[in-house]
Amino acid sequence: MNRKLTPRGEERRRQLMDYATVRFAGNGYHPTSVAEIVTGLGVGKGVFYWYFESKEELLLEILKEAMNSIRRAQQQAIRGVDDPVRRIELGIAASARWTADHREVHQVTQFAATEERFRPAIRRGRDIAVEDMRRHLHDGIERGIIRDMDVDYIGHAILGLTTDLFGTFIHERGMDPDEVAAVATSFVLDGILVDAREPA
Amino acid sequence: MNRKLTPRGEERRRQLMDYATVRFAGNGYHPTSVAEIVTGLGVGKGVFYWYFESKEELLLEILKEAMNSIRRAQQQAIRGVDDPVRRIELGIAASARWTADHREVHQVTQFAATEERFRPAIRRGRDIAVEDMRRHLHDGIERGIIRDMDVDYIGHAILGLTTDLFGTFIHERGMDPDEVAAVATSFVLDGILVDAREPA
Amino acid sequence: MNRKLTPRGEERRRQLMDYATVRFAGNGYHPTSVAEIVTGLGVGKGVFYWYFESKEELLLEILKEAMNSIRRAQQQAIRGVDDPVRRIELGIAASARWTADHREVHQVTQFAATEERFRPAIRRGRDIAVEDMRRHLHDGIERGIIRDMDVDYIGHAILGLTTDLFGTFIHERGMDPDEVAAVATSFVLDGILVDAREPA
Amino acid sequence: MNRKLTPRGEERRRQLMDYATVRFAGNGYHPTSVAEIVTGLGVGKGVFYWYFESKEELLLEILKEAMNSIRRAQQQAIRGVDDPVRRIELGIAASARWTADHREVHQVTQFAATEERFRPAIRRGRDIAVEDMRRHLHDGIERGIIRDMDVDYIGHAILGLTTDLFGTFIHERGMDPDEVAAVATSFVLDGILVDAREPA
DNA sequence: GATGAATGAGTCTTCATTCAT
DNA sequence: CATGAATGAAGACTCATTCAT
Repeated sequence: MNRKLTPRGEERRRQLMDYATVRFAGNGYHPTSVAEIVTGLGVGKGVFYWYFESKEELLLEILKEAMNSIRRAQQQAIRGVDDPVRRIELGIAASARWTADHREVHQVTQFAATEERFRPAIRRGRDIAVEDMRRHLHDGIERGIIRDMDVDYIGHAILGLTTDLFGTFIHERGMDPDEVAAVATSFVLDGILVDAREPA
Repeated sequence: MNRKLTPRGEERRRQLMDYATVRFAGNGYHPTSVAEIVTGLGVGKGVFYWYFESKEELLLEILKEAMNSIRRAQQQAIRGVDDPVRRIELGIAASARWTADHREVHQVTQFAATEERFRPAIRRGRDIAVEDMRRHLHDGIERGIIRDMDVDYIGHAILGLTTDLFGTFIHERGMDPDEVAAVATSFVLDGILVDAREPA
Repeated sequence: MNRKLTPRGEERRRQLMDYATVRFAGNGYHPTSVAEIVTGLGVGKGVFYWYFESKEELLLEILKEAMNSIRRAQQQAIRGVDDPVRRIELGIAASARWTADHREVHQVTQFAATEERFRPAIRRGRDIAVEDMRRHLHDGIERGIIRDMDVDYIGHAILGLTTDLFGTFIHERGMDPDEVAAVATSFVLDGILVDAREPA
Repeated sequence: MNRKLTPRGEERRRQLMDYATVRFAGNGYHPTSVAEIVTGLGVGKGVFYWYFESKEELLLEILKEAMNSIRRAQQQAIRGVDDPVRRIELGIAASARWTADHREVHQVTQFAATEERFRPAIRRGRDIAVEDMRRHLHDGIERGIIRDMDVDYIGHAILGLTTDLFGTFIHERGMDPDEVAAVATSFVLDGILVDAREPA
């Protein structure tokens, strides 16, 4: 399914992905039918299968886009910053904002992680994120700003910690993403820095 | 559906819950049919509905039991221990071991968190866990061993962090739960203690 | 299924039939399950099949009893009365009272008439009633009190008319059975025209 | 379920309703499965649910159509006729013919009256018919052609009487509808007594 | 490109009936 | 007599997918 799409086609595809994301997040992937998606958009069923090979492929596309999107957000946030600790801070803040802006995508991702056939896509995204984090940690350790620890563990830990905090406080409790990011950062940094320094 | 069950009945119910848990974890809740469950157990379809009102209720029961089980494990682990930091350490270790021993239940829980109708059950369990953690943190703060921070945030953070670490390292990578618990603990403690002290 | 029953057994059977009648009337025959009946009576499922061969037989028994019961009521009401018109009047009044006292049985009978396998039982009962009515009409005609008409037609007509009036006014509108019987009788006996005129 | 249907769709819907009516009448509503209906028509199961939300809705649609159809037949029969007695006669005759031509619909209606959830639809139709009848009776009374009686009672009585007579003699005994209508009319108009006498 | 219609395997669930205890 | 448990065929309904128009 690698059709070349006209601009109008691109937009249709966008609509389908966006609407599906909202429904998947609110109602669950399985409980949301293709019929529901096309009806919600006021189009016929053929449209769906013109743009996607299957419902499964649609979800995969959503996931792929999500990973690209969040990565882009992070890269942009740390562009030109040298201090690895600062990069971590900025990356976390960017993630928090992205999560706040893409509540539904986040929820869909959570689901995808629970079903075997979608896990590879999830892992791919997460591995990239961990890789980024490891680089920062490694840099920090080399420069002696970060305690010498297993960057693999810690990378995962930071990711898990932030993901969960964001899910809980931003989505469930509607808190300000910057504030949540600040707390997460403070928590992360005071746990990994060589010398305790004042929380941000 | 609050039938009084004979011992034989109790056992059947157990079998159904255990087997369903395994299938839900491996194959997903939705993709696993009731037919598959009863066939796997070599019983008639009616049996399922003798013990559970619906497939949904079954999952809810699995979740309820899981929350009780893990809580019991934690309580037992910290029984008689006074030092709140030690209680946190022991609680985390107990969780790690429980997670290792109940891989499938853990996975099912992850899924349940992604579908609205199951979330209340999940929240209930998590709130209790956070509550326990808050108590320990609060005690620690009062005694001056733990930095004075928002116990609500931190409680959640610790839970999210450990949950994710366990999922990733114990389940996905097959690592030793005690080891993972140790790292998690070290990470948590060095982040929240007034003075860095040697990890237990 | 012609067990000899102990007095206690008789009572059980009674309970089952009465309760089933109520449920069948309120909820419909098909929508009411055997499980519901025994649960409502707080007994096990075996009890049901001890007294009845099947759900179908139960309904048939209910019908048989109903026909006997209403016939008995009518016979008793006209005992010793000679005037055929008066017998018709009294029979109608007795039916009205019986219908009022056995609302549920009446409703169950209505249903039974709609399903082929129960129709024979219904027809049996109705034929007896028509036969009684015909006898009265015939007597009346012979004595010159009743116009000479096809007693078969008229017998049916009177039965249909009263059955429907009773269903509508006694059950649906909760009116007094004696009053409804009076109107029905008046209608039957006098027709509706001011002066008799040639039938169209 | 208010799909706009193409002509082809309209036809399918017709087929489904007609065939279902036949099966419901012959076999009963509950004993007739959706599978049986679609198989009998040689189409896939999904077709049924494309046109009807449920089996229940289908029956409701059948009832609604029946009421419209019979009313239309009556209206047409009495169009332009002024004499209320004549209108009653013609209405009865039209009903008789309609009943003869729609044996199955009539039987389905009988069933529907026995199950609570369908009764409202039945009542709606019957109330309209009674209303029509009352108007005629009222006119007749005002003009002094009909005895002064409770038009509500009598309206119901005439309806019940004719419905039952038609069911019995037209359907069960296969008699000519015009003949049956004539007898019913005569009965309604003249009563059964030789000479009018004071009502009991 | 798009639509309404159709497919049919598959889902959850019900229920009359049977039977070991 | 009575019960709890079990059976499994059958039922209503869903839904991803296909296709003629």
